[in-house]
Amino acid sequence: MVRRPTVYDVAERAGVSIATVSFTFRQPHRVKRSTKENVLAAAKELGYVPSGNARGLARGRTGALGIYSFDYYSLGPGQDPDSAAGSDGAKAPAFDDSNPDLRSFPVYVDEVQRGVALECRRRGYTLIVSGGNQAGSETAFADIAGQVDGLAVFPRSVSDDVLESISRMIPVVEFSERSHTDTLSGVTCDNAGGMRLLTEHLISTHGFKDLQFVGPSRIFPDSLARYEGFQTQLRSSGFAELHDPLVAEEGAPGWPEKLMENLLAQESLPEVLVCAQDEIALGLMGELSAHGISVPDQIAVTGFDGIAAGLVSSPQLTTIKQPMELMGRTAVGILLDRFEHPETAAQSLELPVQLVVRQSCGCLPL
Amino acid sequence: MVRRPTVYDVAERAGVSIATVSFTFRQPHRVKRSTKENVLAAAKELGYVPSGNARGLARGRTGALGIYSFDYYSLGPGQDPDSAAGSDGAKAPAFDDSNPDLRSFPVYVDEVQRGVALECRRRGYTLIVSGGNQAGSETAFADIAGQVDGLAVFPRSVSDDVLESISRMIPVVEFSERSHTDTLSGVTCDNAGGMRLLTEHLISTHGFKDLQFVGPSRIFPDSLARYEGFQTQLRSSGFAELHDPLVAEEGAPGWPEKLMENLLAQESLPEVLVCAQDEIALGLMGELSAHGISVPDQIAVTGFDGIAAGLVSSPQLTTIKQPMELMGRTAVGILLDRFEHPETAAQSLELPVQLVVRQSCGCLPL
DNA sequence: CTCCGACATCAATGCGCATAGATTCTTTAC
DNA sequence: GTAAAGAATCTATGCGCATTGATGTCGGAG
Repeated sequence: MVRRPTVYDVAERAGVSIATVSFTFRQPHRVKRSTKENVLAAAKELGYVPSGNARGLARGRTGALGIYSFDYYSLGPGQDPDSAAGSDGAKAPAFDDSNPDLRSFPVYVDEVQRGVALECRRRGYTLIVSGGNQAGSETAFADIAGQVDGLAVFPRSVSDDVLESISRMIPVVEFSERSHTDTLSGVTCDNAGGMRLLTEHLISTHGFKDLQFVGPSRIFPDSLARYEGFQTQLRSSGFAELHDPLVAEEGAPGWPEKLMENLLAQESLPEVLVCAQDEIALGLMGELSAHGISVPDQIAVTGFDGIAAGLVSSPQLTTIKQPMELMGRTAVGILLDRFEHPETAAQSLELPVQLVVRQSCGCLPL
Repeated sequence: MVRRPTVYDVAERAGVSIATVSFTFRQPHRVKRSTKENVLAAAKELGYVPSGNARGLARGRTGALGIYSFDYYSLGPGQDPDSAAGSDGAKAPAFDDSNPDLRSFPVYVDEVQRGVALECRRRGYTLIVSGGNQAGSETAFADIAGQVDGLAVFPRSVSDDVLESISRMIPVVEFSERSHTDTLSGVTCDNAGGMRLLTEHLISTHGFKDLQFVGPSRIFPDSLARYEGFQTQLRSSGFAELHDPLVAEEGAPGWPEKLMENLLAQESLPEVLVCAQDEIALGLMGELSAHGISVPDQIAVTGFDGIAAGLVSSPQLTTIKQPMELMGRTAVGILLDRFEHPETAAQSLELPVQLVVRQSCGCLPL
């Protein structure tokens, strides 16, 4: 491991000034061909790679975008973090995945991030990925904010005032939120409309009359909009009274069991459980199955998001699919627009969703 | 969008020197409590976030690791890149995913990257994600190499000499390769052993006598090792002659069709197709199904990697599962070890694999 | 009352690069 | 052959921060 060569080293070796070296890389047309070749050769021999930090500092921009999420896949409390790398597996000869762990599938955050990554690459930006964890959350956020030309964040991963503050300095787009301020951009999908569409399907195609909503305990704006869409459709379909929504303490250990208890504690089962998120629906279906309640024969279940795991579940999950990759790409577009035109106002976009009809509502055969 | 405040702004507002501001953040114990509070207040009011570039430059390290991959999910040739963000979807009322696009599932690269991301976060490093594409591949690599304290790369995403050169400056670990040099580290899995295990299963459990290997056209070291494992097991099971391997031009448009042609052009079908990668196996199963050839009844198929899509296929794919997340975490461990102890030699680790028995070999009922 | 050490703060410098402006070398036009 | 225009290169500077070594301040020991 030798010291990284700098422009000075290259300049010396090529017998030119550092400005010429820099020009060779940044403004090649300004350098005579022979000189250029000279410099490039010297650079190659030395293994020169420009320091991104120095470049960013000098140019006043980093050439990177950031994505920051909450710690949605944090290690469980019981885990020893130090054992994470290295000491894991004795060679197990066989492996049973008849009940696949959903965590091995990408969730909402992953799929959006993928879109961000693709678009960054296409536009020649690098992507910096970070996220909060219990420990150094503030620090981590400051770190990434200080390293990027624009930042995409997932909801509730950063406190509102910090976010508002940062968004005055660099373009920031938040997913799944309406933009709070005129400096903070947003990318959402049509939560209310999607849920109306789904609810309408359940009512008119399946003839359900007894629908119950299941929402998360942490009220995210998107969940709220979905609940509103649900209610709106019920009303416009002429339903008068409706179940109180069930609340899933998603994230808390054992939440599916607890949710199931609450469901069974009701005097009767609804015909269909309309879940605000795929993950809730999948967790619930696991419990229903464990209690011998057949989906969709005895009760139908639907989700919202369209994560890949919904294809693997049994039965496959009927859901509303968000255009997650597109949301990520769109976010990048907004960030770079604003970075290049700082005078423009923040913008919020809402993207369309799709109804995906599968087995868990009773449409497709198992 | 206002100018980002700097230490100078904070210092002025707090009535101290920039050194004190810096100390407040980096060495808080050296600053009197009252001063510290003063500075922190000023920083908060201004929305100060330290510049990562300046910090990195001053300290000689970036606090970031990088991951660089080939462009495994590049846009197809026919796509208009400019249409990617924004102008996509008319709101389709329904959506049929009875034949899910495998690209919506994470592939090998994604799952390894996820491990890298997790471990980076756990260790307080940010992660920079980049990858080559046809256009500015060299540039992209130089960009990321200049921004990180250590770099993980996927095989064949960077030319060997560039890699060798960079690995003399910063720690570099390559996945799925044996380490070429004493400066380049590697993380692989037990490709040969895994394939032997699988082959042995096919022979002794299923009694297959007519096995054919299907490999990729681009000979990666891991594919080679798998083929060797396959051959080794056949020999040690007393098989004399064996099929020539089939070659899948994976990546090229229409490769599954072409592969299928080549398969059918043989005088007889083997009993089982042992594929070097899950993706080949899945593509092949699609073609087999299209030709009305039933898997596993008429022909068995197996894969290698253990990507999530193999759970969704019909039939579900029997395969060897690499510990992808662990490989990513391990890579981070190696990089940071070397970053902290530059005098130590590069190291290569081989991680164990698991046999995952599902439907496509005929073990589980459909 | 003086001196010394501990503590708090500051001034000055360099990290590696991009770039404006100055300088030198080449080419073109007359 | 010469001057002006242009091309090529260089010198000098600043980006924002961390850090070293210097300076200043204060309290206690002598």
